Amino acid sequence: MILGPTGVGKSEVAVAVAGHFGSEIISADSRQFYREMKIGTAVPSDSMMKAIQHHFVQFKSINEYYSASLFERDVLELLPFLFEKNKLAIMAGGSGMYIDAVCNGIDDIPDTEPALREKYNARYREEGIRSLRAELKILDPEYYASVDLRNHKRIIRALEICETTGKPFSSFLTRKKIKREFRIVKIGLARNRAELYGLIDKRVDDMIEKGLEQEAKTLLEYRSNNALNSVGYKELFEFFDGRISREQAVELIKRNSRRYAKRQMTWWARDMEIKWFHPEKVQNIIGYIEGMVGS
RNA sequence: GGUGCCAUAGCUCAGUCGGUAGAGCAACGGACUGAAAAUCCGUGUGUCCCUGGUUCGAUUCCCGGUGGCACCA
Repeated sequence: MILGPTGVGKSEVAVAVAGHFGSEIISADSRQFYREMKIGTAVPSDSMMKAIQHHFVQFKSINEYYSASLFERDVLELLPFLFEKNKLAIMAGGSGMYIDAVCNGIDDIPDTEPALREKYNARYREEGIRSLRAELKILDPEYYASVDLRNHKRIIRALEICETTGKPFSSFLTRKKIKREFRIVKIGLARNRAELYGLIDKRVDDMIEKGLEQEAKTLLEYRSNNALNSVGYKELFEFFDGRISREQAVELIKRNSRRYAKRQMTWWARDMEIKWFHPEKVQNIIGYIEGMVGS
């Protein structure tokens, strides 16, 4: 598992490491899944994709539903085939919840109807969060006591499950880590803040040069789609609306990318299983992996 | 060269009738179980340009520097 904040250089390291071990790459990036979003998600280059087999890159349409749970299922289905070919599979990405779903498992919770979410979203818009809170307090007092009561997405999710199953959402949460059949070695990539932010800014400029604006324009009609609630697209939609200038949009993409990177780093800060490396220390990373798997 | 104005947080600036200072943006910290590049919560981070003077006390008033801007030469 190779993880790290956006722009740190995961793709390059993953390709180098996979090349060394003759492995294939599983992408764990919740936006590179979508084939319509190519420039703005900085998918690996054609030459990288050609050199190493990548999975879960550009394999879904933005109109398809996907989730951390489905990702867990799909990866667990694929892994046996990869292990037949090679003792190592390289997963690389920056989506913390998706990575954890594969590494630790995610509780089995029944599916819900999309219409249900729309119902609660409408209610949130019309009645506000207090109404949702009050209902959660009745249906799942335990979750009510621990959830962030100002975060409507968490509350709505819980209410959907309560209504669908007739049981409290919290009754599905075990918080148990599943022990996998395979060994997991977690490699974190880190740079100092100034260095990382410099690379992020530069990458945004590159994306603009490669035609991100045009890509966003073709996706404008799908803007209400969740996949497009993403850094690099939502800001350009604001520009198309005439709400901000093109220059402001570019600045906002940079700022929001920096904030995203910070949130990613916060997510991993507590995970003591991660061994951190500078992305340029590929030989050290390879050596560490060899030591851990005993080759 | 002369005159005037300015110098406070990373940036743009407000303010203190003398009691060591605040707003926007930026930044920083945190949470996270099927929307997660989402969503939500928290935090001023400061030689108030420098030296000397007046004062119990100066970022604030005064002298002199330094730097910037404007106008006149």
